[in-house]
Amino acid sequence: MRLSRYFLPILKETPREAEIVSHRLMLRAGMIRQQGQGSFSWLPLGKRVLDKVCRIVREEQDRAGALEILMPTIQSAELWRESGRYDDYGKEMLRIKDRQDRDMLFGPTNEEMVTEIFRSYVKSYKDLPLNLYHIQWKYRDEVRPRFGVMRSREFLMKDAYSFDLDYASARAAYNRMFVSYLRTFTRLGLQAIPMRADTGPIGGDLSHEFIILADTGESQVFCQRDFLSLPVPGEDTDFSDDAEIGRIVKEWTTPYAATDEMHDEAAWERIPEAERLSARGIEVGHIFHFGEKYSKPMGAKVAGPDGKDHFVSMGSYGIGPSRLIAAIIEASHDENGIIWPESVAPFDVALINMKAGDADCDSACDGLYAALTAAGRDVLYDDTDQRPGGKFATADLVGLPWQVIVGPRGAASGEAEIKNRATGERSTVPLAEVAARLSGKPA
RNA sequence: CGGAGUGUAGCGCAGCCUGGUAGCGCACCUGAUUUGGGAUCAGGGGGUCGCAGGUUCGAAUCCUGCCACUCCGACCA
Repeated sequence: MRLSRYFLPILKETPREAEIVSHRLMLRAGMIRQQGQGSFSWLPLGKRVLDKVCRIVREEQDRAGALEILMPTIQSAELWRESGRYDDYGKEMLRIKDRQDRDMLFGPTNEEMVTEIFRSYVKSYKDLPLNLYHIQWKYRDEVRPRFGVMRSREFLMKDAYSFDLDYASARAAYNRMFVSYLRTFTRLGLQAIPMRADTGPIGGDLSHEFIILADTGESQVFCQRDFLSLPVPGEDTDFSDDAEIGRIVKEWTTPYAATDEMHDEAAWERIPEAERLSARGIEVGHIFHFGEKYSKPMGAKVAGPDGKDHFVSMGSYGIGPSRLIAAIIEASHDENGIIWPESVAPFDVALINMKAGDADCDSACDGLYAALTAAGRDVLYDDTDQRPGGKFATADLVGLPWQVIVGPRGAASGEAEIKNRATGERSTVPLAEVAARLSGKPA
């Protein structure tokens, strides 16, 4: 993509309303535009990151055996009356009426709707386990939206819902999502720690929040340092092996970890001082097992091997991709701007033509652009006539993993400078070798 | 919802106290000179001063009401 043809509204100064670093950098890098309190448009650069995050989330959901669907954002109040949550959910739910004066709502979550789909079709235990997920906009009329897309009213959420015959298999389904989440966050360049959590309005008796440590986090968290060195399950993880998945979950739930509201001071005191890690955290995922909370009132049951009907045992599993992006930036930036993990960077390479309009520079850069693109890299090619200082500042702000810099000197000597955004390392490489040097697939 | 604060050009701000018809920096447009870390010069465009009332000969400025946004608390992906 040529920068001269792209829509990248960089801000030199920080808009006053942005208090935390991710919000500031997202606005300054032209990723988002605030449209109202807790409501954002995603501009081209931000949309690219959002798509990349969703792709990884999707791949790991699929790997764990979940099936993607897509449910509407607007729901009928009827379903919510069946579960009893129409009255219970409170003011966070945005209630609206259609032209027939029927009660509708903008979905804050989809337990009711997915249960309705399930009960309409699935009648036998032989069709279980089943896990359906979608990635869809949610609306929660938050008491206090803040921190940009970290806590917005309208936000993107991946929500998965599992259906099983009994507790043991529901627990296995829970474990699969647990392990899937470990993999997902690692691929996004984040170190996430699962913590026992409160179930809130979703309900249920078993729940974990996945927390990443960051000074600007909204919650106070307590955990053992052991988490920082636990091995993350690899690509070859066998999600059909309940015992192995269970073992991984056990490993990841044995050290102490709790959020503020679940914190057990006595247990905490028993941990050696040097082992304790008390920090701020950002919740990036939340999983629940709630058994028959919805299947019972909504009549979602299947025939078991005993020939009798059983209410299915359910769980739900959420990740907020839009929030994740803010979390990634909170965890990965410096004073000059964002530092994207390769897996979610909006482009792989910033190609900087330091003197656009100079015939030699242009031809060297055009050649590199073609070669890098042919090598499969997404390139943002700064072919504008801005001065070099501004170009470097923009490149650092946008934070692509690699910068390839060519000026008149390089064009003359047939060399480009390659800079790694994360480490700051620079090297000088012959033009002909640049594409090969950067052709490795992102992790 | 309670507490605090802010609304003046796309962004950041001054002007308000002490009323006299709007200004600075950046950004943008034109031209020239420039180009290895946010250029220089010359010219130019853009504002219902958040909205509505009121006081006054006259309101960005004083008064009243409303709205929006931000921060602190209860809620949450």
